[in-house]
Amino acid sequence: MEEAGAPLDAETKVVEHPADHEADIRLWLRLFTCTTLIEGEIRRRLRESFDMTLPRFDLMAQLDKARVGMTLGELSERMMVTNGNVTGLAERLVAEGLLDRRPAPNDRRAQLVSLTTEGRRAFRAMARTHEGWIAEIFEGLTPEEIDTLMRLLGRAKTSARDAIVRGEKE
Amino acid sequence: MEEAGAPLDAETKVVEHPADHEADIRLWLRLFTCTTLIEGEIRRRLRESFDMTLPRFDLMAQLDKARVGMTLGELSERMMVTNGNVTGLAERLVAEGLLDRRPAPNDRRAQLVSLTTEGRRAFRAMARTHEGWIAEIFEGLTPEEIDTLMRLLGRAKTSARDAIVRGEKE
DNA sequence: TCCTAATAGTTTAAGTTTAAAATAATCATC
DNA sequence: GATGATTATTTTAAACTTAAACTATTAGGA
Repeated sequence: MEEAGAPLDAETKVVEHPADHEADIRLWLRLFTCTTLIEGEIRRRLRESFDMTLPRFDLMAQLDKARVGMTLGELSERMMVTNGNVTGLAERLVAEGLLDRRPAPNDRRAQLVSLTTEGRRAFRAMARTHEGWIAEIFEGLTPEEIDTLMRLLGRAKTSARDAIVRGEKE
Repeated sequence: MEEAGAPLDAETKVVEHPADHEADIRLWLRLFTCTTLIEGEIRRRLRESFDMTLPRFDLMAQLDKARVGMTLGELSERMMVTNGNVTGLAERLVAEGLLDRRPAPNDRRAQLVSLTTEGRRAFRAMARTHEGWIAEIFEGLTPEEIDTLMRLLGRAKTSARDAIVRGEKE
Protein backbone atom coordinates (compact mmCIF):
# COMPACT_ATOMS: atom_id res chain seq x y z
CA MET A 1 0.00 0.00 0.00
CA GLU A 2 3.03 2.27 0.04
CA GLU A 3 3.79 4.47 -2.90
CA ALA A 4 6.83 3.13 -4.68
CA GLY A 5 9.84 5.35 -4.35
CA ALA A 6 8.15 7.79 -1.95
CA PRO A 7 10.99 9.45 -0.07
CA LEU A 8 11.10 9.21 3.74
CA ASP A 9 11.94 12.48 5.33
CA ALA A 10 12.25 13.92 8.80
CA GLU A 11 8.62 14.96 8.96
CA THR A 12 7.30 11.45 8.59
CA LYS A 13 7.55 10.64 12.27
CA VAL A 14 5.97 13.92 13.29
CA VAL A 15 2.88 13.24 11.25
CA GLU A 16 2.24 9.65 12.34
CA HIS A 17 -0.11 10.55 15.20
CA PRO A 18 -1.51 13.79 16.57
CA ALA A 19 0.20 12.91 19.86
CA ASP A 20 1.47 9.53 20.92
CA HIS A 21 1.60 9.38 24.67
CA GLU A 22 0.78 5.72 24.92
CA ALA A 23 3.78 4.77 27.05
CA ASP A 24 3.16 7.57 29.55
CA ILE A 25 -0.49 6.62 29.96
CA ARG A 26 0.38 2.98 30.47
CA LEU A 27 2.98 3.95 33.06
CA TRP A 28 0.47 6.05 34.97
CA LEU A 29 -2.12 3.28 34.92
CA ARG A 30 0.38 0.75 36.17
CA LEU A 31 1.64 3.05 38.90
CA PHE A 32 -1.92 3.67 40.01
CA THR A 33 -2.92 0.00 39.89
CA CYS A 34 0.15 -1.07 41.80
CA THR A 35 -0.43 1.44 44.58
CA THR A 36 -4.15 0.73 44.80
CA LEU A 37 -3.50 -2.98 45.02
CA ILE A 38 -1.04 -2.67 47.88
CA GLU A 39 -3.02 0.04 49.63
CA GLY A 40 -6.15 -2.09 49.62
CA GLU A 41 -4.33 -5.05 51.13
CA ILE A 42 -2.73 -2.96 53.87
CA ARG A 43 -6.08 -1.38 54.61
CA ARG A 44 -7.71 -4.79 54.89
CA ARG A 45 -5.02 -6.18 57.19
CA LEU A 46 -5.03 -3.11 59.43
CA ARG A 47 -8.76 -3.49 59.90
CA GLU A 48 -8.69 -7.23 60.48
CA SER A 49 -5.65 -7.34 62.74
CA PHE A 50 -6.01 -4.08 64.65
CA ASP A 51 -9.43 -2.61 63.87
CA MET A 52 -7.50 0.39 62.54
CA THR A 53 -7.97 2.46 59.39
CA LEU A 54 -5.14 3.45 57.06
CA PRO A 55 -5.57 7.24 57.42
CA ARG A 56 -5.40 6.99 61.20
CA PHE A 57 -2.37 4.75 60.98
CA ASP A 58 -0.71 7.24 58.62
CA LEU A 59 -1.39 10.12 60.97
CA MET A 60 0.07 8.21 63.90
CA ALA A 61 3.09 7.23 61.82
CA GLN A 62 3.87 10.86 61.11
CA LEU A 63 3.68 11.70 64.80
CA ASP A 64 5.83 8.73 65.76
CA LYS A 65 8.50 9.74 63.25
CA ALA A 66 8.67 13.31 64.52
CA ARG A 67 9.52 12.86 68.16
CA VAL A 68 8.00 16.17 69.09
CA GLY A 69 4.48 17.57 68.88
CA MET A 70 3.36 18.74 65.47
CA THR A 71 0.81 21.32 64.33
CA LEU A 72 -2.20 20.19 62.35
CA GLY A 73 -0.97 22.16 59.37
CA GLU A 74 2.38 20.40 59.40
CA LEU A 75 0.57 17.09 59.59
CA SER A 76 -1.69 17.90 56.67
CA GLU A 77 1.28 18.93 54.55
CA ARG A 78 3.23 15.76 55.31
CA MET A 79 0.21 13.55 54.73
CA MET A 80 -0.62 15.44 51.55
CA VAL A 81 -4.26 15.92 52.51
CA THR A 82 -6.37 18.97 53.29
CA ASN A 83 -6.47 20.72 56.64
CA GLY A 84 -10.09 19.85 57.20
CA ASN A 85 -9.30 16.21 56.73
CA VAL A 86 -6.70 16.25 59.50
CA THR A 87 -9.09 18.10 61.80
CA GLY A 88 -11.56 15.22 61.58
CA LEU A 89 -9.01 12.43 61.85
CA ALA A 90 -7.36 14.01 64.88
CA GLU A 91 -10.74 14.49 66.55
CA ARG A 92 -11.48 10.77 66.38
CA LEU A 93 -8.01 9.77 67.56
CA VAL A 94 -8.26 12.14 70.50
CA ALA A 95 -11.64 10.67 71.36
CA GLU A 96 -10.05 7.21 71.36
CA GLY A 97 -7.30 8.37 73.72
CA LEU A 98 -4.52 7.78 71.20
CA LEU A 99 -3.78 11.43 70.58
CA ASP A 100 -3.03 14.43 72.72
CA ARG A 101 -3.87 17.91 71.58
CA ARG A 102 -3.10 21.26 73.15
CA PRO A 103 -2.67 24.87 72.06
CA ALA A 104 0.77 25.76 70.75
CA PRO A 105 2.74 27.82 73.28
CA ASN A 106 3.78 30.62 70.93
CA ASP A 107 0.89 30.85 68.52
CA ARG A 108 -2.67 30.96 69.68
CA ARG A 109 -3.92 29.97 66.22
CA ALA A 110 -2.09 26.64 66.22
CA GLN A 111 -2.78 23.30 67.86
CA LEU A 112 -0.02 20.86 68.79
CA VAL A 113 -0.81 17.17 68.59
CA SER A 114 1.26 14.22 69.76
CA LEU A 115 0.77 10.54 70.58
CA THR A 116 -0.33 9.69 74.08
CA THR A 117 1.65 7.00 75.90
CA GLU A 118 -1.10 4.59 75.00
CA GLY A 119 -1.07 5.87 71.42
CA ARG A 120 2.65 5.37 71.06
CA ARG A 121 2.48 1.89 72.53
CA ALA A 122 -0.38 0.93 70.21
CA PHE A 123 1.34 2.38 67.18
CA ARG A 124 4.65 0.65 67.84
CA ALA A 125 2.93 -2.72 68.06
CA MET A 126 1.08 -2.15 64.81
CA ALA A 127 4.14 -0.74 63.06
CA ARG A 128 6.21 -3.84 63.71
CA THR A 129 3.61 -6.04 62.07
CA HIS A 130 3.03 -3.54 59.28
CA GLU A 131 6.72 -3.63 58.40
CA GLY A 132 6.50 -7.37 57.96
CA TRP A 133 3.52 -7.01 55.62
CA ILE A 134 5.37 -4.57 53.37
CA ALA A 135 8.43 -6.81 53.27
CA GLU A 136 6.20 -9.74 52.37
CA ILE A 137 4.55 -7.75 49.58
CA PHE A 138 7.90 -6.88 47.98
CA GLU A 139 9.41 -10.29 48.64
CA GLY A 140 9.58 -11.06 44.92
CA LEU A 141 11.94 -8.15 44.20
CA THR A 142 15.72 -8.33 44.48
CA PRO A 143 17.59 -5.61 46.42
CA GLU A 144 18.89 -4.29 43.10
CA GLU A 145 15.38 -4.04 41.69
CA ILE A 146 14.27 -2.17 44.79
CA ASP A 147 17.18 0.22 44.41
CA THR A 148 16.39 0.89 40.79
CA LEU A 149 12.71 1.37 41.52
CA MET A 150 13.54 3.84 44.28
CA ARG A 151 15.78 5.82 41.97
CA LEU A 152 13.33 5.90 39.06
CA LEU A 153 10.35 6.73 41.26
CA GLY A 154 12.44 9.53 42.67
CA ARG A 155 12.99 10.83 39.16
CA ALA A 156 9.29 10.45 38.39
CA LYS A 157 8.46 12.43 41.50
CA THR A 158 10.80 15.23 40.49
CA SER A 159 9.38 15.26 36.98
CA ALA A 160 5.84 15.46 38.34
CA ARG A 161 6.69 18.21 40.80
CA ASP A 162 8.26 20.25 38.03
CA ALA A 163 5.13 19.90 35.91
CA ILE A 164 2.94 20.88 38.84
CA VAL A 165 5.01 23.94 39.68
CA ARG A 166 5.03 24.98 36.02
CA GLY A 167 1.25 24.57 35.97
CA GLU A 168 0.83 26.78 39.02
CA LYS A 169 2.85 29.59 37.51
CA GLU A 170 0.31 30.23 34.74
CA MET B 1 34.49 -0.56 70.77
CA GLU B 2 34.90 -4.02 69.25
CA GLU B 3 36.43 -6.84 71.23
CA ALA B 4 39.90 -7.56 69.83
CA GLY B 5 40.16 -10.86 68.03
CA ALA B 6 36.46 -11.70 68.36
CA PRO B 7 35.76 -14.09 65.47
CA LEU B 8 33.09 -13.14 62.93
CA ASP B 9 30.87 -16.04 62.05
CA ALA B 10 27.83 -16.66 59.94
CA GLU B 11 25.43 -15.86 62.72
CA THR B 12 26.67 -12.32 63.09
CA LYS B 13 24.46 -10.93 60.36
CA VAL B 14 21.38 -12.78 61.57
CA VAL B 15 21.58 -11.13 64.96
CA GLU B 16 22.10 -7.55 63.79
CA HIS B 17 18.41 -6.56 63.87
CA PRO B 18 15.16 -8.35 64.65
CA ALA B 19 14.06 -7.55 61.11
CA ASP B 20 15.49 -4.95 58.77
CA HIS B 21 12.87 -4.01 56.22
CA GLU B 22 13.99 -0.44 55.83
CA ALA B 23 14.38 -0.52 52.05
CA ASP B 24 10.93 -2.06 51.53
CA ILE B 25 9.25 0.53 53.72
CA ARG B 26 11.00 3.36 51.93
CA LEU B 27 9.94 1.92 48.58
CA TRP B 28 6.32 1.71 49.66
CA LEU B 29 6.36 5.27 50.97
CA ARG B 30 7.85 6.59 47.76
CA LEU B 31 5.42 4.63 45.60
CA PHE B 32 2.54 6.01 47.63
CA THR B 33 3.82 9.59 47.61
CA CYS B 34 4.46 9.52 43.91
CA THR B 35 0.97 8.26 43.12
CA THR B 36 -0.72 10.65 45.54
CA LEU B 37 1.16 13.59 44.06
CA ILE B 38 0.15 12.81 40.50
CA GLU B 39 -3.38 11.79 41.43
CA GLY B 40 -3.96 15.07 43.26
CA GLU B 41 -2.79 17.10 40.29
CA ILE B 42 -4.96 15.17 37.81
CA ARG B 43 -7.90 15.53 40.15
CA ARG B 44 -7.34 19.28 40.40
CA ARG B 45 -7.06 19.74 36.64
CA LEU B 46 -10.11 17.60 35.90
CA ARG B 47 -12.14 19.74 38.25
CA GLU B 48 -10.83 23.07 36.98
CA SER B 49 -10.92 22.25 33.28
CA PHE B 50 -14.01 20.07 33.06
CA ASP B 51 -15.80 20.19 36.39
CA MET B 52 -15.24 16.42 36.51
CA THR B 53 -14.12 14.16 39.33
CA LEU B 54 -11.44 11.48 38.98
CA PRO B 55 -13.67 8.53 39.92
CA ARG B 56 -16.26 9.51 37.32
CA PHE B 57 -13.54 9.97 34.74
CA ASP B 58 -12.14 6.54 35.59
CA LEU B 59 -15.52 4.91 35.24
CA MET B 60 -16.07 6.53 31.86
CA ALA B 61 -12.57 5.50 30.76
CA GLN B 62 -13.36 1.86 31.48
CA LEU B 63 -16.53 2.05 29.42
CA ASP B 64 -14.80 3.82 26.56
CA LYS B 65 -12.09 1.15 26.43
CA ALA B 66 -14.59 -1.72 26.32
CA ARG B 67 -16.65 -0.91 23.27
CA VAL B 68 -19.62 -2.85 24.52
CA GLY B 69 -21.85 -2.46 27.56
CA MET B 70 -20.46 -3.71 30.85
CA THR B 71 -22.08 -4.98 34.03
CA LEU B 72 -21.64 -3.03 37.24
CA GLY B 73 -19.75 -5.96 38.74
CA GLU B 74 -17.29 -6.02 35.85
CA LEU B 75 -16.79 -2.28 36.30
CA SER B 76 -16.16 -2.57 40.01
CA GLU B 77 -13.61 -5.31 39.43
CA ARG B 78 -11.71 -3.33 36.80
CA MET B 79 -11.79 -0.17 38.88
CA MET B 80 -10.75 -2.12 41.97
CA VAL B 81 -13.50 -0.61 44.10
CA THR B 82 -16.54 -2.07 45.84
CA ASN B 83 -19.87 -2.79 44.19
CA GLY B 84 -21.67 -0.21 46.25
CA ASN B 85 -19.23 2.42 45.14
CA VAL B 86 -19.98 1.81 41.47
CA THR B 87 -23.71 1.86 42.15
CA GLY B 88 -23.45 5.43 43.42
CA LEU B 89 -21.07 6.67 40.75
CA ALA B 90 -23.19 5.21 37.96
CA GLU B 91 -26.32 6.75 39.44
CA ARG B 92 -24.83 10.23 39.25
CA LEU B 93 -23.50 9.75 35.74
CA VAL B 94 -26.89 8.48 34.55
CA ALA B 95 -28.53 11.53 36.13
CA GLU B 96 -26.15 13.74 34.16
CA GLY B 97 -27.02 11.98 30.93
CA LEU B 98 -23.51 10.64 30.38
CA LEU B 99 -24.37 7.01 31.08
CA ASP B 100 -26.97 4.58 29.83
CA ARG B 101 -28.17 1.72 31.96
CA ARG B 102 -30.47 -1.16 31.17
CA PRO B 103 -31.15 -4.68 32.42
CA ALA B 104 -28.90 -7.37 30.95
CA PRO B 105 -30.75 -9.51 28.38
CA ASN B 106 -29.83 -12.92 29.82
CA ASP B 107 -29.60 -12.29 33.53
CA ARG B 108 -32.27 -10.44 35.40
CA ARG B 109 -29.88 -9.71 38.27
CA ALA B 110 -27.43 -7.77 36.12
CA GLN B 111 -27.41 -4.21 34.81
CA LEU B 112 -25.56 -3.20 31.65
CA VAL B 113 -24.10 0.28 31.51
CA SER B 114 -22.55 2.11 28.58
CA LEU B 115 -21.67 5.66 27.56
CA THR B 116 -24.40 7.69 25.91
CA THR B 117 -23.50 9.49 22.68
CA GLU B 118 -23.11 12.63 24.73
CA GLY B 119 -21.04 10.73 27.30
CA ARG B 120 -18.68 9.34 24.71
CA ARG B 121 -18.27 12.75 23.11
CA ALA B 122 -17.56 14.37 26.47
CA PHE B 123 -15.13 11.65 27.49
CA ARG B 124 -13.15 11.75 24.26
CA ALA B 125 -12.66 15.48 24.60
CA MET B 126 -11.44 15.14 28.20
CA ALA B 127 -9.28 12.13 27.40
CA ARG B 128 -7.31 13.97 24.77
CA THR B 129 -6.40 16.71 27.22
CA HIS B 130 -5.78 14.21 30.00
CA GLU B 131 -3.24 12.39 27.83
CA GLY B 132 -1.32 15.60 27.43
CA TRP B 133 -1.25 16.15 31.20
CA ILE B 134 0.19 12.72 31.84
CA ALA B 135 2.83 13.18 29.17
CA GLU B 136 3.74 16.53 30.71
CA ILE B 137 4.03 14.96 34.15
CA PHE B 138 6.47 12.30 32.93
CA GLU B 139 8.31 14.68 30.62
CA GLY B 140 11.48 14.43 32.72
CA LEU B 141 11.85 10.68 32.12
CA THR B 142 13.61 9.14 29.12
CA PRO B 143 11.87 6.40 27.12
CA GLU B 144 14.33 3.92 28.60
CA GLU B 145 13.50 5.00 32.14
CA ILE B 146 9.80 4.62 31.37
CA ASP B 147 10.43 1.13 30.03
CA THR B 148 12.38 0.10 33.10
CA LEU B 149 9.78 1.56 35.43
CA MET B 150 7.03 -0.32 33.62
CA ARG B 151 8.93 -3.56 33.91
CA LEU B 152 9.80 -3.16 37.59
CA LEU B 153 6.32 -2.00 38.54
CA GLY B 154 5.03 -5.05 36.72
CA ARG B 155 7.26 -7.21 38.89
CA ALA B 156 6.17 -5.34 42.01
CA LYS B 157 2.53 -5.96 41.07
CA THR B 158 3.16 -9.66 40.62
CA SER B 159 5.01 -9.82 43.92
CA ALA B 160 2.16 -8.06 45.70
CA ARG B 161 -0.50 -10.25 44.11
CA ASP B 162 1.38 -13.36 45.20
CA ALA B 163 1.54 -12.10 48.78
CA ILE B 164 -2.16 -11.27 48.72
CA VAL B 165 -3.16 -14.66 47.35
CA ARG B 166 -0.95 -16.39 49.92
CA GLY B 167 -2.61 -14.32 52.64
CA GLU B 168 -6.09 -15.30 51.49
CA LYS B 169 -5.27 -19.01 51.61
CA GLU B 170 -4.82 -19.04 55.37
C1' DT C 1 -38.75 -30.61 41.83
C1' DC C 2 -36.61 -28.54 45.73
C1' DC C 3 -32.86 -27.00 48.32
C1' DT C 4 -28.52 -24.94 48.84
C1' DA C 5 -24.84 -22.15 47.42
C1' DA C 6 -23.20 -18.63 44.70
C1' DT C 7 -23.75 -14.29 42.19
C1' DA C 8 -25.35 -9.25 40.95
C1' DG C 9 -26.67 -5.43 42.82
C1' DT C 10 -28.54 -2.21 46.41
C1' DT C 11 -28.75 -0.24 50.84
C1' DT C 12 -27.01 1.34 55.21
C1' DA C 13 -23.96 3.38 58.51
C1' DA C 14 -19.68 5.10 59.36
C1' DG C 15 -15.71 7.18 57.93
C1' DT C 16 -12.75 9.65 54.57
C1' DT C 17 -11.87 13.43 51.48
C1' DT C 18 -12.26 17.59 49.18
C1' DA C 19 -13.09 22.60 48.04
C1' DA C 20 -14.72 26.68 49.63
C1' DA C 21 -16.18 29.83 53.08
C1' DA C 22 -15.63 31.45 57.69
C1' DT C 23 -13.07 32.51 62.05
C1' DA C 24 -9.30 33.81 64.62
C1' DA C 25 -4.66 35.20 65.36
C1' DT C 26 -0.24 36.81 63.71
C1' DC C 27 2.83 39.56 60.81
C1' DA C 28 4.57 43.45 58.21
C1' DT C 29 4.79 48.04 57.71
C1' DC C 30 3.61 52.35 57.85
C1' DG D 1 -0.48 51.25 67.40
C1' DA D 2 -3.70 50.83 63.25
C1' DT D 3 -4.33 48.25 59.06
C1' DG D 4 -4.18 45.00 55.48
C1' DA D 5 -2.28 40.60 54.13
C1' DT D 6 -1.17 36.16 55.53
C1' DT D 7 -1.53 31.99 58.20
C1' DA D 8 -3.74 28.12 61.15
C1' DT D 9 -7.63 25.95 61.83
C1' DT D 10 -12.57 24.84 61.67
C1' DT D 11 -16.88 24.36 59.46
C1' DT D 12 -19.93 23.11 55.77
C1' DA D 13 -21.80 20.63 51.93
C1' DA D 14 -21.11 17.35 48.65
C1' DA D 15 -19.00 13.43 46.99
C1' DC D 16 -16.43 9.22 47.59
C1' DT D 17 -15.45 4.81 49.83
C1' DT D 18 -15.84 0.88 52.48
C1' DA D 19 -17.73 -3.27 54.99
C1' DA D 20 -21.60 -5.59 56.10
C1' DA D 21 -26.31 -6.77 55.72
C1' DC D 22 -29.89 -7.50 52.56
C1' DT D 23 -32.78 -8.68 48.17
C1' DA D 24 -33.35 -10.96 44.03
C1' DT D 25 -31.85 -14.19 40.78
C1' DT D 26 -29.30 -17.99 38.92
C1' DA D 27 -27.04 -22.47 39.07
C1' DG D 28 -26.05 -27.10 40.68
C1' DG D 29 -27.19 -31.02 42.50
C1' DA D 30 -30.03 -34.60 45.62
